[in-house]
Amino acid sequence: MELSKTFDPKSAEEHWFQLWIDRGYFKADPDREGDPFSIVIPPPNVTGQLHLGHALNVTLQDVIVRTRRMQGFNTLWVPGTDHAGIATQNVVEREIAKDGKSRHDLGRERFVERVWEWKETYGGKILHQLRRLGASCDWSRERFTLDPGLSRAVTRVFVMLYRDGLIYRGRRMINWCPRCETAISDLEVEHKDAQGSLWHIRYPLADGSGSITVATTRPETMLGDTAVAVHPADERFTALVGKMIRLPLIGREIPIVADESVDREFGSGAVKITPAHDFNDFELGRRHNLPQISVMDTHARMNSEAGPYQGLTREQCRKQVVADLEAQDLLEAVTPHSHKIGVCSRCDTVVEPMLSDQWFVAVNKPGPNGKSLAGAAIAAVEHSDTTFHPKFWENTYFSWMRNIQDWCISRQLWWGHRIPAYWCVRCEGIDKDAVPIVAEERPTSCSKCGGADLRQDEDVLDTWFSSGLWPFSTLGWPDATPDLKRYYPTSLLLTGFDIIFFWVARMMMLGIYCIDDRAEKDRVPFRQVYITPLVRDQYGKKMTKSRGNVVDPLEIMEKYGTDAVRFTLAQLAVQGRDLILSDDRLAASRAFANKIWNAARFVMMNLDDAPQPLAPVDSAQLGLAERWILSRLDIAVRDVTKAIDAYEFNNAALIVYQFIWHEFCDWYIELAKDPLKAGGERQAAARYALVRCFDGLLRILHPFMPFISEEIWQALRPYFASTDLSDHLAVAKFPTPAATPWLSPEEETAMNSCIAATQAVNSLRSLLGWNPGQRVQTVMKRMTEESFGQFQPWLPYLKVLTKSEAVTFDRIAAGKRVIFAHIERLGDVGIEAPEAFDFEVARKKLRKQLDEVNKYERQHEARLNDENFIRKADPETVTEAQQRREVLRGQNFLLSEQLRQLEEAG
RNA sequence: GGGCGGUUAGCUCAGCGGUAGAGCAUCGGCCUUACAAGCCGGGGGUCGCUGGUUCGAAACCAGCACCGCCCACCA
Repeated sequence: MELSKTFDPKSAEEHWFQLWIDRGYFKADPDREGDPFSIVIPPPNVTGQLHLGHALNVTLQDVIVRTRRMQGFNTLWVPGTDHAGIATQNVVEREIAKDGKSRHDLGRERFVERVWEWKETYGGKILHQLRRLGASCDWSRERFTLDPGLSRAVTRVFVMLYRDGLIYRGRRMINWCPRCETAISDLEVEHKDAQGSLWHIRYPLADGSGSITVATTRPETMLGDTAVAVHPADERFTALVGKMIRLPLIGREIPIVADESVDREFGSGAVKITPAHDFNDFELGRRHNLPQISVMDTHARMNSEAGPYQGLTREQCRKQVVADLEAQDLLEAVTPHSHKIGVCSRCDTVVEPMLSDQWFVAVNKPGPNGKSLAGAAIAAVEHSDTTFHPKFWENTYFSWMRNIQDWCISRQLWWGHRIPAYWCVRCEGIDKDAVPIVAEERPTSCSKCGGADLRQDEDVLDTWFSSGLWPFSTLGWPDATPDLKRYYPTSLLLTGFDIIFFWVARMMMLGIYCIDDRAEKDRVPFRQVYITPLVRDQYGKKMTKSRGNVVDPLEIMEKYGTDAVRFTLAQLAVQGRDLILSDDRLAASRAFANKIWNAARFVMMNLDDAPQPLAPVDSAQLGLAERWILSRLDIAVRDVTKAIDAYEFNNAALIVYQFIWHEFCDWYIELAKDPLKAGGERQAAARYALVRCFDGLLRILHPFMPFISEEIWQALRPYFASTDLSDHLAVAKFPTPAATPWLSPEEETAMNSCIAATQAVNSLRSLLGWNPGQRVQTVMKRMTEESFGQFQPWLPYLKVLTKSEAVTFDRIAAGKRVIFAHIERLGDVGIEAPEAFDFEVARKKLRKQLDEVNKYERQHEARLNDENFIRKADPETVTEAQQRREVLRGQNFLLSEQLRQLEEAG
């Protein structure tokens, strides 16, 4: 049997993924045995296009999920998408704008239908892209945040929180996006540097006795001023506190108040107060019982309160106000001023602080169990019910959680979960402060007046409210499903740092609150949180559309193969550090895949054409080399398991890489060539070891490179003798190391010497200017009895590896033109040089080696002569250093000796 | 204004208390019948700076510098 000359990633990817799905390998069954291992995918937006962040996220999740599945865990990985309120609504709004229509033209019902249509046709494209990455999710459990089941969970949670007094409706300052025409949460506001001005405006006192100057960055808001504030201890203004001001342009009389929050150093020391358009002013206004005058509408245009300025935009109004003030000689100065302005994270529009009726989650208010949502979420991480990787993200989480403000959850959008609050139209007519009925089902009549004319609240919920329930809503909550019982809390959450507050924090708060039927530590939505960093371009720059440096994962998958992309991402995934993706790195991974493929071809062409399981060979019958490579495999298995358990994906990938390339390929395949040619028992042993090792290496490779590993595994499968053989690698067992070591420590040392000796001969050959294929006469000398004995069995291997005509012993090597190298714990290994060889080249090399040894020897000498070292360092270290020194002395002597001989040789 | 991360070979990064490592790039030599996406050999680093702790520091501590992030209502 033979493998094709090159690996074709594309066909393998399509073929095996389809087959895995058809076989139902990724389907989770709560009734099956095995410790649970569950992950819910961070649901990408339905509008999403696969980017490298997703690719990294999914690759790492898949690495760990596949590993756990192979390790026999009862594995569940839930996929799905997020309806992504504003984002999706914007997409469809743009769509219908092409026909010159707005959502208002369609009306709410028709518009929402339209978004659903869009979702059915184009949405969820990203899930197909995740499949192409090989994501071994249970695709039969795909969820969407607006699914009926998940929507039911949303309603249930809302009602629960409301009844517990943790959701309230209130007229508060919120961030308003005039373009999206909705409230947004604090988190959805981005603060950007802006170069603005500070306008110093003279406000005349009402009694005509003078004026007070205020400084502001937003002169247009003066139309809504209801006071001027000064610091109570500011002597400049003491006499003015309590006096009235006649507000320019508007003519309203407003008071001068004293408040501690005023910074005496800033501006003029007096600040205008606009309680309806500034968070600080709002708070100050409440302390002083000031009226709140909104001067803008929902588009941030000036309203009737702005008098003559009604109808202007904020920007136009500012210009006009400044011009008018100047005309009246009330503008004292304009100074440049750099500050931050808040913009909508969705559309970059400058956010307007507005006074508005909204729904809030009271995150700091004690709930039924006495703990606040935020408090419980902090405690869970403090108690390590949930642990972050890397750990330092916990500090970020804590600092945000400890300063958290109430969460504005209502959005004036159409696409999303509508708030389950029902207003009685009759009651509203009578009482301005009428309270809605909050219920899971639409009530038939008003509980107060019996009226049947009820209208549901117009607002929808922040999209993060539903994603905050994701770890349990996807498992069937609020029903007590077998899934929920078996798979909650999930084992791991793997997500980006950019949504720690948006998502991770909210899941923590809501999970602990909702899952109230079990022990405290089991309420958390996940046990471990792995935070992924940013993927940057090869110059270390953030990938942004505007920069045009966005790498499309699908493109590089096409170019290098999905396995190579996955392997590269895993290899770069160092905890706590952004990863920089380059073509070089990808090409190296592709080369790795190629290397494995060719190793497989080598193995295949050395097996019988008629495939049949190779008879197991007993350890005693295996050659040294066979036992050595099996021993190395066990070590690799142990190390890779450890690395994955610690979420050190980079180390895990490196271990797999090192084993396959630099141990299996570089050494074992070379060692096997001779026995393979020899026939008989030696050949049988080598074949067995090759196949067995390949089986093992494919198993540890599979989580990283699922496609090529499955492809090769299937080709080799007919030769496997294992009794617990699965149909496919995707569901095969992860290897476990043998209980008894394959090699004695002495044998291992001898193998290391063998490797060192081979490298030494290669180096000497190169020194002679010979080609790697040039046969040599190898001479060994000055071996101790012990090292000789231990090394004896490796001699045949050394002969093959070094391409030696012969390996001979010569205690003194007299009379021969030989150049030597010293091998630690073995002796000298050399090759015969030709008559014409200029020994100066060899002497140079020797001198260099000698210099090195001298340097180290002096270091050790100095340390061992240092009383303090002898006294204070732990005895083991001292002993080690002494032994080390002896070795170095020996090397020094031997090298000097060699050098002397070479000098004699001329 | 607070906080967090980073600074190690030309590049990208491991190492995190006892002789400086990997991959890529580079230089020399090889198409040695698995692999030129390869093989063999070589060169290349006062581990950002300054102090401190220690017998010993790239590693621990403090300060500084530079880069990058996050948070924050100085109008």
